[in-house]
Amino acid sequence: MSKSKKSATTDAVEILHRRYYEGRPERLAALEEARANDSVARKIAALRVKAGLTQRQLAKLVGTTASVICRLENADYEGHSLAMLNRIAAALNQRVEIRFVQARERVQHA
Amino acid sequence: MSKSKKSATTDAVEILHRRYYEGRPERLAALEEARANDSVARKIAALRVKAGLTQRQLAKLVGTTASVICRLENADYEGHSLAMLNRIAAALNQRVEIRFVQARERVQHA
DNA sequence: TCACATGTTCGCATTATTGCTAATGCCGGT
DNA sequence: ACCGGCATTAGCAATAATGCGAACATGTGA
Repeated sequence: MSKSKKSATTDAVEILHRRYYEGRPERLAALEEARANDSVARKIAALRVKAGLTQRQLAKLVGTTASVICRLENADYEGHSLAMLNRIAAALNQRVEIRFVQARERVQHA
Repeated sequence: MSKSKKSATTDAVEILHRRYYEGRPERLAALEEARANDSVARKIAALRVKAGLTQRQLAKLVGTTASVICRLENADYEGHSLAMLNRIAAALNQRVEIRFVQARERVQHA
């Protein structure tokens, strides 16, 4: 597996890859994803409770069943889709806003 | 204890349903969803361009192919998942932030 | 014109989420 | 204890997104 010379474009990709991934492997991404999932689950639950609804009631508004809502409110759930989030938001007279914000620089100093 | 009625819970659901859906049918939700999809597609493309990457390069960083990135950057794509957004964000040293905001003017609390 | 890079679309296998029902646990009211 | 409502979990069928390769369209430069 000798690493033959590659094109410049590919090289740039490698550099980026090293910069963002190899430093702290995918743990950073995985951690961030877990946090995001937990956050979304919590937001859904909070929104529902604030509206004074049970899971069954929200499910009916959204057009699904309580078990589905329960799944979505579980912090370990990794299958959040924008479509479902929009359905829930619409049922509660909200809208989903998505933003990409810069992850903290590697100021992981103590 | 209030007098036993038929089904107060179901009634509340109906009221909410009427309040949020029947007034302006699901067009509002559909429109909002279309807008959200377009927004996400644009954000991904903008983020990628800002990073100076081609679709192929981003695909490699994310761990997929260019055709997938192309799909995600298409405004008509409806299949956005939080998992994929997080992967893209992580590859570009960003993180995804999701917020539920009220769709319209505050509903005068009844 | 040719070659190359980029973006786009198509088709299909794989994988995952959704949708649904039923069963279970848990708590509060009667 | 019983019952009712609520939340959670398990299982499975149906639907949808992903993954992947290949081909096509466009533009740019040699």
